Amino acid sequence: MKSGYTPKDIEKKWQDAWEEQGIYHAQDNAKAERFYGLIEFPYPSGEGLHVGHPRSYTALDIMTRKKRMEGKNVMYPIGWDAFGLPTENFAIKHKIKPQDATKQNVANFTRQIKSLGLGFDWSREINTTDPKYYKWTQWMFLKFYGSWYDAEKKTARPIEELPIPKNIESQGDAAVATYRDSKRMAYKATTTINWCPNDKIGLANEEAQGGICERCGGKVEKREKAQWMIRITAYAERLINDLNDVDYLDRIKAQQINWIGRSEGAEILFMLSVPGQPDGRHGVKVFTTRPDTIFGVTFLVVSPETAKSWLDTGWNAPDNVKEYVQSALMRTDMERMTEGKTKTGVFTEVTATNPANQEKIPVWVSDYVLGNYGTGSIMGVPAQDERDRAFAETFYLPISEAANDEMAIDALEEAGQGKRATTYKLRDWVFSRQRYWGEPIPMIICESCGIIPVHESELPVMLPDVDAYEPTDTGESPLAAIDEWVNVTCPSCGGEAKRETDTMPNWAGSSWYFMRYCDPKNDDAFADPKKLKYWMPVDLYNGGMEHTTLHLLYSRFWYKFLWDLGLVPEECGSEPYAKRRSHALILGEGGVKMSKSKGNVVNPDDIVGEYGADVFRVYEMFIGPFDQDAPWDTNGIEGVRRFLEKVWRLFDVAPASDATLTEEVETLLHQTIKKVGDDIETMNFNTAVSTMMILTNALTDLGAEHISQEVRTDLLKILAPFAPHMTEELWSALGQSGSIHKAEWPSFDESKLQASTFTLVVQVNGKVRDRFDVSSDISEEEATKQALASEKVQASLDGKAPAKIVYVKGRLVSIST
RNA sequence: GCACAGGUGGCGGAACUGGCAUACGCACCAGGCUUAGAACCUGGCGCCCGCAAGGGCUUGUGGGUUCAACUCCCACCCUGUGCACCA
Repeated sequence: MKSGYTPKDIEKKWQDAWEEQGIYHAQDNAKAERFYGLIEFPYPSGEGLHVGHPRSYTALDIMTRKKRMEGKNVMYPIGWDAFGLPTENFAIKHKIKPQDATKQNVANFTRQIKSLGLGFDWSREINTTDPKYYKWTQWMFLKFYGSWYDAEKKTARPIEELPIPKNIESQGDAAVATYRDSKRMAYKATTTINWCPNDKIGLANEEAQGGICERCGGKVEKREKAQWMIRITAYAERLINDLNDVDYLDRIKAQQINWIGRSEGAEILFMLSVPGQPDGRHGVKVFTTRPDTIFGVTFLVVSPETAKSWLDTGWNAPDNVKEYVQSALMRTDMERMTEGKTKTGVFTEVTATNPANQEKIPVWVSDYVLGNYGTGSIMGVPAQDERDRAFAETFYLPISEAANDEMAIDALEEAGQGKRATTYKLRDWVFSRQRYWGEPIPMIICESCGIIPVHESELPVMLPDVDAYEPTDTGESPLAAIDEWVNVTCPSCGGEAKRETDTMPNWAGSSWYFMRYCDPKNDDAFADPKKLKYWMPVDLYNGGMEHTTLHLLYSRFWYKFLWDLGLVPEECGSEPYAKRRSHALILGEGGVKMSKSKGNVVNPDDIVGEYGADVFRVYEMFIGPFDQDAPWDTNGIEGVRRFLEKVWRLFDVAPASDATLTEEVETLLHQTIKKVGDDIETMNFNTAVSTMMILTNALTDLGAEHISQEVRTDLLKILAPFAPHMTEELWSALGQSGSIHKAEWPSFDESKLQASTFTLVVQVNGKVRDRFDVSSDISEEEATKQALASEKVQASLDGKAPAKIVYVKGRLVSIST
């Protein structure tokens, strides 16, 4: 028979037993309805597991355990998102290879995660740095390269199907190739990139917000570099519209929509007069969301980028304009930010004609107009727009209060000087990293043939196993220095050629991992379509709010692309995740963020060592609402430990042969089964735990010997997803066969949710004056009669006659005078 | 500035569809057990007045609707998060 509650003695035992029996293995060919629960696979850092990780893992563990007990075929997989900068830096610092650092860190994370008793299907474990995995990441890159986006049909298509305009075709093969390259979903472009001099790496716009490197917090510089880009902007509209078809938290949807930033407006063409050139030869298009304000336009402003392109095509601008453009383009975002919103700019000596009223207006260049948004030029309407007003006031430009004209856009469209247009803030995805520890981009650059993709049969392009992989100051990838890897023969002409030395960002591997789980060992395809058809889309995906605008957007895009090409079965639908929820942070004691420097980091190993995994799990669920930040509280863990020990003690005494429940406790039991079940579905884990505490307190008061076997098993079953080890132990001590985690989830009896009596509350003029127990089927008349008969009620009525009496069934009588 | 979330005891928080505000847990106080401590058990615990019985007040602020408001409506204040010169 069992003794005191000592987690150490039971947890490891059951973890081994579950693994041996494979009770958490998902079946690919099951007849049963599937449930695919997904957590964001962790980045195995050198820091080890944070107490924040298990908050999400335990939550979905509870949900998937319940689904399993309800007879669903559950997949709850785990893997490693292991490419990336922190590991590379960790390896450099410790003078080891990133491969070895990853191996170490994965082993440590595995040990930590396994100690929590989570029901992951380890047989599906994946790792993005495994060549068998990244082979397919590279393969998908080749698909991007080999595709274009058909904006009319709103789908990606093979590049071979791209229609070539007649005038291009007539210019010969080279022109056709250039045209194709300009339409590919993956393309190379020289752009100004965000360069972090500290990490020696190019960053995506998303990673360099506010001119600050997301990784190290240092200032970001600008550099010109040829980069691989992925045309995510082609999917901007679908990425917004398809949010209607999925169940995401509203704030997640809002953030994605905000990030993509759709603006409806118009592009309007202004003709220019350039000094020294005949009129009518040049024009500039502006983007505006307010074409109706065109009569209030008093100037135009072009971005430094637009001005630069004019200069490049022979514009003989005044020297001060050239100087302004040059210095504006050199400035980093950081410098622009610190200058605040003070407007700078110069007059270009170019004038424009307002197409609506033929007025001549000056054209200025200023860096408050962004080169990469809209058309890169704007019309200044100082009476309507705050920024234009500030600019006008700074440079003493006129402000016109002309009336708006709703019909202006129609007139402009008719005159061919404007058209309705939609713009997005979303930019194409900078896909190159000048780093070692990432998937090599499978391309070969030949001086005579240009860019040639590595043939699919040659994949994976393996990362060379070398000792020196430190980043360079030149901005080139460390791979460039490895001659025996870089130098290859051109697959097209057989001449000398070099490999592309950029690697992919670590968002690449994480953009499709949820599909690999469906078929993790397949060497012939990234996943068998039949298995994808069974498992996709993911039923529930939980992760952090910090991934709402990056990972979530990238992976939705990536999936849609594969779906467009028919590589994901059509039946799976165009969205990868049916439902998305987010957990919040666990803060340090006192409500500040946990950090090494503050010394308030809680290590899960310590908690599991001291209290056991079950206490740790239940505590993390009880800590507060799942979607709200909560501070760690050591005293709170003690409370949970007491709760589990209380449950344990209920099983110290065997039920008496005549164990019967009072009606009160029986009602409570059924209410608890219902509420715990509902709360798990709605992710209100904190109230699920408190409900079970209430039941446990009531059963304790009743006395263990009065608790029947049925009640005991029901309590254990609803607690099992939360505290899997101790419930399994008690289950086997009760003499039950099989695992409790394969047992059937208990049902409640609708008729037993309501007790035969309830406490009737009597209010007089809105204040509670009396309460007493009455039968549940009491009539309105009887309830009212008894209420009025109450001495306390009579006392508060003080002789006044009731003017109105309201009866609420099962609750109260409200009397007003 | 825009978007989103939130504001309830000493603390974390609960409250169905408008129906007993403060469940559950923590901390604290008193008592029991103990040589002692830990653990455990019992009781108390929103605020104010009162020895008590009892009374009054209370969900960020101010108003409104209602027999009845943490919940609905209007105006405002504060905190947090994300985006931000996006035309």
